This record gives sequence, C-alpha cells and structure tokens, in this order.
Amino acid sequence: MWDIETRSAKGQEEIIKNEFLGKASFENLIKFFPLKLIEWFSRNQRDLPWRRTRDPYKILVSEIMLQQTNVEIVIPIYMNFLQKFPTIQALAAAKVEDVKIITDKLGYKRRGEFLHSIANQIVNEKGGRIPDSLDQLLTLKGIGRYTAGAILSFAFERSDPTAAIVDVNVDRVLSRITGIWTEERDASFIKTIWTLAESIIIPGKVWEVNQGILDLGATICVSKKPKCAICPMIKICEYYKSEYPKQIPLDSFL
DNA sequence: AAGTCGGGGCG
DNA sequence: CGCCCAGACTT
Repeated sequence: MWDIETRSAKGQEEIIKNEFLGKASFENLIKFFPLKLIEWFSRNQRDLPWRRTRDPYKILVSEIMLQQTNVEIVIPIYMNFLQKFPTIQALAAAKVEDVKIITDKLGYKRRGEFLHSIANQIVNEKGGRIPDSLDQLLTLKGIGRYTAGAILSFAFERSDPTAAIVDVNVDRVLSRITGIWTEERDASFIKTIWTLAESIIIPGKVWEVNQGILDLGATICVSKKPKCAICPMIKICEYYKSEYPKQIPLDSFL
C-alpha cells in the first residue's frame, strides 16, 4: 500500500513554494484523485491497440506516433506500421523512405526519421534492448520528457514504478482540478504540473494512473465543453466549483 | 523564451 | 475557416 505522507512531502513543498496552490487543495488531490481515477478507469477505459501489450518496442512506436496526434488517426497507421515492421530489428533494417511512407500521414514528418534512427541506435549500440531508464531514453532524438515517462510507465512498470507523464491532457486535468488553470504556460507553471503529476502516482500502479488520466482528459475533461456532469472528480474539482458554472450552462451537454 | 514542425477531424 | 491533438527540437 502507498503512503500518502511519504509520497506527498516532496511535491507539497514544491507547490507551496510556488504559491500556486493551497495546501488543502493539494491534499484533497492526492488523497482522492488517484484511487478514484483507477476505479473509474477500470470501468470506462478505451480499448486501444497499444494497451493490449507491454512490449517496449510497440509502446515506443505508439508514443512517438501519438505526439500531438489524435488517437483515432494513429490506430490504423500504428497497425499498418507494426505489420510492416514487427520488430525493432525489422525497423532498423528498413529504408527510411519506406518508414516515412507510412508515418508521414501523421504530420510532424520528422517522426518517421526519428523512429528509424532510434531503432538503429538501439540495435547497433544497445543490443536491440530499449532502455529502461529516464536518462537513457532522453538521449534518443524524438523522445522527450513525456514520451520517456510514457515508455517507462507503460512498458517498464517493473523497473520504474513511479514514472510520471505530462501532456496536454494531464496539464488540463490537473490544472483544472486544482484551480490553477490559466492561459499562460511558463516554465514555472509546467514545473508545477510535473510536480502534481508525480504526486498522484501510486507506486506499482503507474500504468493505470497514467493511462487513466489520459483517458479522463480525452473523454471527460476535454478542452471545450468538458463533461463535468459525468466526471468522477466533480466533488474535488476547483474548476467545476468556480469557472465552469459561469462559463457553460450545465445543461449544454445533457 | 520563442519559433517551427503538420495532417486530419470536428464544429 | 479556426481550433485542437498521448511534444520535441532548434535557435
């Protein structure tokens, strides 16, 4: 079982220092949010291809494809890609042009080159083993802090049971729920979000927590017209208590 | 800190 | 037509 005091100490200090977030709100968050989240997720999760595997290669491919790209667009391209390049060795041996033929349809066309280059690096320099540490993953071009965290928490939960992620969904969900949401996103704000994202992790349940918050952000706590009426977090959400009722009538989506 | 990369879905 | 999307890299 996880220990709230131990887990929160570091993050709480950080946040109070930043003067963004009240202590009560933060404690509410870490006590209620993670367990409620995985309970909700267990009943409402989307069935996505990359959730049916823990294969680091397949996870890596999916996460690079998902950067700034909608899930629905990625699915068919991801399936096609894995059929054509079923292993990291197959991808490394392929010609970049053949990789890009598939991946360019996603936009951000550098990602095809990144994928091919990453595969070659791993096959040639790391014995075909995808790294299971943050530092090692971050040396690969095309893998930033989010993608590294995603690979760790979705494929290497055993070696790193506490890896957090922050993408646009996590940002939106956590900033709304804690009431710190603004239009601006400077370095300090992003740092606070990362601290929150780390604070909600239940060690040993990173897969569920991180997948869960992505789903919450993608299906309930969406950017426009969030579905607060059916949100499992409605009881502790500062956004719902303040901004939301003023901006959008509750019945606008019912 | 700001600029750039991007196609596809949706209202 | 404008906005948004499981971000990262370069300057």
